[in-house]
Amino acid sequence: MKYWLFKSEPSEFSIEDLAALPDHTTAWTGVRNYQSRNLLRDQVRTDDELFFYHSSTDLKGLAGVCRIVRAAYPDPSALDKASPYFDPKSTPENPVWVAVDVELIRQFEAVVPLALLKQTKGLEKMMVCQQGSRLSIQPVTAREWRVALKLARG
DNA sequence: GCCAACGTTGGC
DNA sequence: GCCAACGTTGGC
Repeated sequence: MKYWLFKSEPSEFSIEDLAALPDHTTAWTGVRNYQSRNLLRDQVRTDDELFFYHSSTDLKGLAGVCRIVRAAYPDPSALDKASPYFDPKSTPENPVWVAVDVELIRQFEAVVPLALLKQTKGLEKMMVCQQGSRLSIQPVTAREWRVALKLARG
């Protein structure tokens, strides 16, 4: 089993939004970066776990934990002309972009701030802690996962 | 809110 | 295939 960090801007879709859904499950769509796409398509598997990360907000950080409940499939938003994520390069025969389904396991009582992650021993090499870390889908090592989870418990 | 860094696109 | 222009994201 692998661990991941998925970024979402809370103004677009927050962990509160996910928690408000009756089944606590959503399709993770709209990834439009090839490096992130490749990870989603080739490495993210059912039952992998991920940190739901709030980006581009005053309270940047880890908001909770989710589980992959469906591995990569063609991203429907890329095929939907009405969607802001529509991409004419993507067709049903040749879907360029993929989505996965994620289920909320736990929302942290408080967001674990990025600044705290950066100060924490053992997380120096965590991708999200690196300067200018822009990937929206990031791998997390098992060790980083354990260390970061401890921070969430306070 | 501005600017720098980075990835992507388009023109040649 | 290169490179300039552009859009997006992150850092301050």
